[in-house]
Amino acid sequence: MSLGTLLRVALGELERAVMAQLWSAEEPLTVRDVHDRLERELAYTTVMTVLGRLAKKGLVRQERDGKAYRYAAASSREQMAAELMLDALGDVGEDRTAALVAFVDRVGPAEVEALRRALDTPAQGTPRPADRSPES
Amino acid sequence: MSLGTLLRVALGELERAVMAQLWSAEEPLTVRDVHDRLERELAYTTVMTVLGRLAKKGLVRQERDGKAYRYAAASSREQMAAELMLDALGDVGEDRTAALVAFVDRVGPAEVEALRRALDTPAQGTPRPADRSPES
DNA sequence: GATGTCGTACTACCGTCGGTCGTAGGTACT
DNA sequence: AGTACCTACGACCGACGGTAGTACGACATC
Repeated sequence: MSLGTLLRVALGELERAVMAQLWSAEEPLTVRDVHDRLERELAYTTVMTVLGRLAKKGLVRQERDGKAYRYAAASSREQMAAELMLDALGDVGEDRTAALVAFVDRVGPAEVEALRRALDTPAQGTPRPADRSPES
Repeated sequence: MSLGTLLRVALGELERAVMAQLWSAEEPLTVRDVHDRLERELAYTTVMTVLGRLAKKGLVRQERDGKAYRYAAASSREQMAAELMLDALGDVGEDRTAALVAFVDRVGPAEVEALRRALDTPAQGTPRPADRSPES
């Protein structure tokens, strides 16, 4: 049941705000960077805690930079969205066709167009984030 | 941000098991029905509580039947899956195209075929649950 | 070398949610 | 009266997310 996965990926409000900052930045950010970019008045340690939790969930990569850490989103927003969509689709079990029909039936015309193009453009859009070589 | 919605729709393990029962039944089920169909050894009231919570979330419709209630899923599994997919897609913000490309890039060949057919078959696969125009 | 500054590590508290029941109190049949 | 069912409501616990305080190490500065 992949909805389980989906759930585990489910983020809180602050966590999503932090991810948004990481996604909108080109460079990995430090805790202070994220803290300053967030509008909300939060304690520095709050942001640190959240980044730590996101890292533990594997959504964020943590890399040393001197005495501090820099954080970057593990996958792009689009890849994560695609992942979530796959999870939702996988959850349906048998009749994925009906789910896809319902889906197509409700996306906007722009998305329909994008889908058409995507279907005609064989695998090369974005590198897969998932199956990554073993790590510690 | 629609991920919020997505989260609110996120269900627990038991809740999903219950939904699965409701989906696999053609007729609305009573608490006892659901309780009996679930493999797990649960207290009757546990199932009742879960059904109540699902009803409160709007995922399940509750209708009187004599002194008891009957419960039915508010939308089909496929519609819910489509909804979740839409949420995931909507969460991406700007570049939905990239997300769709990544998505198409990772679904299996059967789904690609289904998508193609769905795109060529204008709105008629499954009736929309949401806004159905009163009379057109 | 004492004092700040800055960053991490760890712990904690609270609210919400989901899993799981127990108990109370109706209704109805025997 | 007693039994069988059903609902209503409250409760407890563990996990998670928001939020932060405190402790402590590295460094710079007076």
